[in-house]
Amino acid sequence: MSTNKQDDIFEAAMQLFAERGYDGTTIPMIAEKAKVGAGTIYRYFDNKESLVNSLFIKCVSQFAELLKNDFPANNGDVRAQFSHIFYRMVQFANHNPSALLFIDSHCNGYYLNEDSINVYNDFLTFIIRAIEAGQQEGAIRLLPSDALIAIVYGAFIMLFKMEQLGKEELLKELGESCWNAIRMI
Amino acid sequence: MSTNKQDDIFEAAMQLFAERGYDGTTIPMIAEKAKVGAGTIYRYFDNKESLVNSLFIKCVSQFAELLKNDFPANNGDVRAQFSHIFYRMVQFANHNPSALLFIDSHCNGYYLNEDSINVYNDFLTFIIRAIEAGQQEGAIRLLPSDALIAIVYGAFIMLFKMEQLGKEELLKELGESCWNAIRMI
Amino acid sequence: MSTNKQDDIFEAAMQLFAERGYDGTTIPMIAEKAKVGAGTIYRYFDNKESLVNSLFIKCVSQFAELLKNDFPANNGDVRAQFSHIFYRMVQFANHNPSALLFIDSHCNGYYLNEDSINVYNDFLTFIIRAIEAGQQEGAIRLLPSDALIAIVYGAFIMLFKMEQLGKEELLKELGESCWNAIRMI
Amino acid sequence: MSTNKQDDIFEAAMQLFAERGYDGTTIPMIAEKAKVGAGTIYRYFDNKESLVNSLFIKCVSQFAELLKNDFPANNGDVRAQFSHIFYRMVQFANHNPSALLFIDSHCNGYYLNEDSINVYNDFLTFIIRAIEAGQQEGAIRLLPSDALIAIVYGAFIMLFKMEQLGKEELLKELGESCWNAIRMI
DNA sequence: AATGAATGAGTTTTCATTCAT
DNA sequence: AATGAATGAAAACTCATTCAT
Repeated sequence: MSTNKQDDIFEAAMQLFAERGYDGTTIPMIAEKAKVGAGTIYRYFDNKESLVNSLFIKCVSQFAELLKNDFPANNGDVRAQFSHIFYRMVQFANHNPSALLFIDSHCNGYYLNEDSINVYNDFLTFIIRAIEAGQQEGAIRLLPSDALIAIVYGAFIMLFKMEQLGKEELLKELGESCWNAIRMI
Repeated sequence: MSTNKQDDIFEAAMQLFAERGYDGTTIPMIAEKAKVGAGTIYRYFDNKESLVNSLFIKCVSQFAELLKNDFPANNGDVRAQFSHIFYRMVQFANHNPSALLFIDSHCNGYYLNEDSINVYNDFLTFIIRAIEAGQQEGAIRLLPSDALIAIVYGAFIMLFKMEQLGKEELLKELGESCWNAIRMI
Repeated sequence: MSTNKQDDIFEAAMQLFAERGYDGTTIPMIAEKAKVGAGTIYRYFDNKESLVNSLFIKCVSQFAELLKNDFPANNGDVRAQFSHIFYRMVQFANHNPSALLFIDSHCNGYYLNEDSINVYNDFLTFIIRAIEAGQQEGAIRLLPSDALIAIVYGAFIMLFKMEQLGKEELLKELGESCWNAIRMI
Repeated sequence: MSTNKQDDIFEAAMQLFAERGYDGTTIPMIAEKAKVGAGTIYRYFDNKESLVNSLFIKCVSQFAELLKNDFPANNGDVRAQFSHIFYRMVQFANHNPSALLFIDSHCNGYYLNEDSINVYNDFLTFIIRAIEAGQQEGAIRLLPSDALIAIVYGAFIMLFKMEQLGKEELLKELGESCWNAIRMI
């Protein structure tokens, strides 16, 4: 519990949205978990939809920033770039499990506004650019970038949901597998 | 629209649940889409929770049956078993896209009852058995079966959500990738 | 209490709005007075604002219709036209006291929509036309029609609010007074 | 904006109550308009009801004082007394338009307490006394004083609401009309 | 069997009021 | 004294469920 009520609300909402979904979470549930009055939530957010969008943008931005920071230059070491992305994803999953689940289960929600969608697409664009650069290097298979993302992220998120990500040796194997799945043969 | 109201309700509910989630879907929405009166739904199901559970069991059962039918015997051809499962999954995805999305987005719902959970676990158990048999044959890597499922199913479902599953050549590639990811090296 | 719930809601809302104003009247108050569930009100009206606007249009339309029906032709008898309007106003006040109070206290509400304002202005326009015709006949003083309306209606509505309208002899006097106030001298 | 916060609050509340009514005006609205914190209002008034009552008494008292000051003695010149009241009403309307609107739209409010009602009735009593004196002089028609007030005040306030009071010539005409309406014929 | 109008419990949201600063 | 963040009771509104037809 921080000294900042907005953060408390964000944290409570994130956990509840991740567990029960947007529509399955009520404002009183969030208020109780955040230990604030229900009315307080409306001092920080116009309404429930505004809350979920602010939270979505915040989470996606944090995720994106983590992946972008220290991203290896395009100097030919595509494998290093892949590792960077993969292990930062793991890091994010371990440090912000609710945030990852929240993003994953809400990224297609009918309640997302244009801003949220733009931030999410910007994030995807960053990954796609990296993939395309790798493909031009001849290091990554010439499949649609969507598909390559799906394969790596799909396996990763599913494993995370099954709570198998904590296991160190499995992680390394998964990294290997995923790289093998997308690398040029 | 069938001549069977219960099927109309199932179909409408499945599509709406898949698109908007359980809590984001209202009974009047389902009634309108199914072209029945809202009250009619209560002639076929005790309540909304009963409907989602019946539907879940129905969808999972259909999925399971499709995978189990003609499943290659444990005669050593683990690769054939993998292909069977993989292409039946693809078949199910193509013929019942909403059903697959519905299962995927509702399989951890707080509203699922014991029966639903059992049916789902039975289905998983069938896959796990197949994997373990494959591992005993020495054909599949000795990772936790959860993890192996996650890798294959995760990539598969993500690709499906990105609407990339229709592409024939991609499909074959994915099948290859997945097999490579789990097969004994 | 009618057999028509919408009418019951209209009637209850009209009385409460007339007594306590739009913002001082709650939906549960209306529901209780109309002997319907609170939710029922939302089957007939989108929201509270929609209710007050529908009611306003209904009341103004009834008032206008009463004044317009059998309105004496423009054949020179302006005094007869005045009497018609005046006594129809009295008739409306006696038969629909709440409706008159409601119109009077809500005709400048910030919640009125374009339709309501148009219906109200159409009604005023009818009166203004009659006044202008009377002025062209040389029977009515050449003051702004707004002012002439204000004098007659102002006195009338105030007397009504003071519950003095019932007294037969007073009524006649008021009619005289008002006619004298606006007639050409 | 004065240097006196209580006056700022009074002024802001008066304008808002006049425009939107008691229930349509929120404390934060008043605070913002008065440029004080919402909590500050509660240093000067116990609660919203106390504020509206204090304001009502203040406004009615000012109005009453203006009418009472220099009121011509009962020496037979009833016409002069009428003119005094009429033009002081006009003066009040021009100098304190919001105050007049506020009094007019709140004088029957369910939230008024005994004090407010007493002050208002005292004010009415002063007028009624003047009328009755005029009637005893034989200068004013023998109608109920309520009715006479209604005729004059009703026309006056309605004209004011229609923003026609500013016109000098109209004003004189209205004064004439009103006097004619109530004077003994 | 089928309907959809009606309901009220439960939701989102507002706002008078309090209180720590 | 003054503030405005925080609150929760009460408002507006929704929707699962019932029931008369």
